[in-house]
Formats: sequence, structure tokens, C-alpha cells
Amino acid sequence: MNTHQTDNHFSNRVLTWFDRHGRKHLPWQQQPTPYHVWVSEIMLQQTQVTTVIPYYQRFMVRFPDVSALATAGVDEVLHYWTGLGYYARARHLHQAAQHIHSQHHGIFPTQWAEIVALPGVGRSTAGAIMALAYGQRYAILDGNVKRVLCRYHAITGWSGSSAVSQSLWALAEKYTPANRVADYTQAMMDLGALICRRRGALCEECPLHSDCQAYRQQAVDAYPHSKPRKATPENHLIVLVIVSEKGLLLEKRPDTGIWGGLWSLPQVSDMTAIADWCKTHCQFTPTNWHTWPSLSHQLTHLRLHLHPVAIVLPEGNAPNLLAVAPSASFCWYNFDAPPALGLPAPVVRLVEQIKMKC
DNA sequence: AAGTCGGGGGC
DNA sequence: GCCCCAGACTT
Repeated sequence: MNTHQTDNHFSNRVLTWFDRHGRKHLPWQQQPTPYHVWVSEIMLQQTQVTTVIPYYQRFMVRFPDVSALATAGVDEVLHYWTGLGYYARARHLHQAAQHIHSQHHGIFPTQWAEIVALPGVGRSTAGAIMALAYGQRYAILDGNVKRVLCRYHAITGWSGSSAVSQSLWALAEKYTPANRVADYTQAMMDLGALICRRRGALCEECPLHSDCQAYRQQAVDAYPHSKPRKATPENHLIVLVIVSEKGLLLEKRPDTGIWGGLWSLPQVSDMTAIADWCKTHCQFTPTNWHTWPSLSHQLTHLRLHLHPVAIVLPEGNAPNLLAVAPSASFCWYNFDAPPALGLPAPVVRLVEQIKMKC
């Protein structure tokens, strides 16, 4: 009977705090159009605000609206995404823009079901667009909201497990108010990011601390429970550094898997495959090569070691090599006029090294 | 239900 | 080093 009162109690406290302390000057808040909210939400998936801001600003200058994004090439979109990670986000964003451009005349859809059907948009991102851009009462459940709710109710278990996630969604829906839903949604993210921080939570400044179960237990740092982790595997990749007067040879990666759709160095399965690879793809058999120092690259779930092998081009055989590229899957990366392509972060590092040697 | 997908921030 | 971050998608 008093559950409704309790729900308003929660959102009222959050909203009062927001009026005084919430963030109101983030780039995507200035004109919270569906397009601005959408792009920002996709960039912010698993990515911190301070990292996103410069990417968002560059992106909006180049792709100011859905149609600008839809009519651009996917390589250029990935170029603007280079360094942000999770590149499927960029390809999905581009696909969705093309869908909106061709099927909805460039007008962003207004219904939740249409929005959640867009590639790359799940339940939480769709809720954020509905709440922030349209003021409709839809809930979100991002990392911030999860942390606030896990602590407020002292919820045990990993928040990614289906049982805990289901409980959290029910709570998120319950607390989301009908009035001022845009402010409330922003407030919950701000509360999680600024006050209910992963470490070093500022509980004395939190509008909810008098009712927070984790605070009452004096065990705020224990929530949310972290994901059980396994040992991260190590992967070794042999990559080829082939430089001609046209630049560095790059190969486009398939859309699925790591660095999907990005341009990387050609990769071979083992050292014995190098000669065959050159014969097949470049119509020449290298006489010798040099192994360069390896680069390590830590990902969430594995550790990569790149072993660059520099192929020495035989004198006079460069013309044959030129026949290789450009094509759909190969290109020459010109250091003096770098093309707008997406490159994995360690390849960017390697390109910098190669540029120094040339 | 568990794995995959990246790079950077912060301690 | 380690864990996490305005999650979604595939298997």
C-alpha cells in the first residue's frame, strides 16, 4: 500500500540532488535530440565519459545528422571510431543510420519497439533514448544504475547474472518516475558516476544513504559483487610488415571477430607460412626477413602478443607487388597522406614505428 | 547461461 | 598488475 510512496520517495530524493549537483553541460545534453542521445549512448557503452567527449565532438562535426552518417562509407565511420574499441558499435551505428535514412526518410523512430530493433541498441540504450530525448517513462539499467541499486538493496551475486539482472530491471522500472523522467535518468547516471563510485564512494553526500542497505552494513565497497574471472589466455599473432614506395600493405579484417572491419597488418598462422603467403598474395618469394620486437596488448578477456615480421623486398620486384593492391581487402597505407580508415590501436602504434624507420 | 568484443582510466 | 566503464550480440 505504501510502495507507491516509497517509489516517489526514491525519485524525489534523486531529483532534488540532481537539481543541485547533476551534470547539465555534457556535449550531448545541449541539444538532446534523438540522434545526439543515440550516438552518445552508443559511444558510452562500456566507455567512460571523459574518453568519449573528444570522440563525440569530432563525430558530430563530420556526421551532424542521420543522413550524413548514412551516406558516409563504413571505413570513414570506423576511422572516427579508431581507439574507442568495440568496433561493432560503429558498424551497427552505420547500419542503423542507413536503415533510418532509407526506411524512415532520415527521421529517427519514436516508438520503443522500433528503436530497440535497431542494430546495436538493446533494452537499456532504447530506454535512455526514450527517456532523455522524448521524455517517455522508460527505465535504463547501465553500470551506474546497477551499482546504485545493488548497494541500496545490498544485492548479492554478480549483477550480470540473469537472476540478479532480472531483479535489478524490476527495481529500475519501479523507481523510474512518470514526471521528469529525463532528469531522473540523467540523475541516476550522475549519482553512480560522481557519488556512488566504484571505489571511494561519497556516501555522506548521497541523497539515498539514510535508506541504503550497503551503507547500513558499512560494506559499500563490497557491492556490487564482481564477476568471477578466469585466467586470461595469451594469443600470439604473426603480422607482416611489407613496405613499398606506395606505403604499408594493410589487409581488411572480416566483420566478425576481433577488430571486425578494421584494416590491420596481414596475419599468418605461423612462420612457415610467410613464404607461401607472399607467393600467393604478392607474386614473389621473399629472400629474407627480419623479426621485430613484439608488442603486447591487453584486452578484457585475453592478452595479445603481436610479432611483426618485416619482409625485405627484392630489388626490381616492386612492380609485381603493386599489382596486389588496392582491392576490396588490401590497400597501401600512405604515410604522407594517410587514408581515413579504422586501425586497431596496436597497429596505430606499429605504424608510428614504421613511419620513423622510413 | 556463458563468451565475445577494445581501449583507456584509476588505483 | 587488476578491475571496471552510459552493453549488445552470438552461441
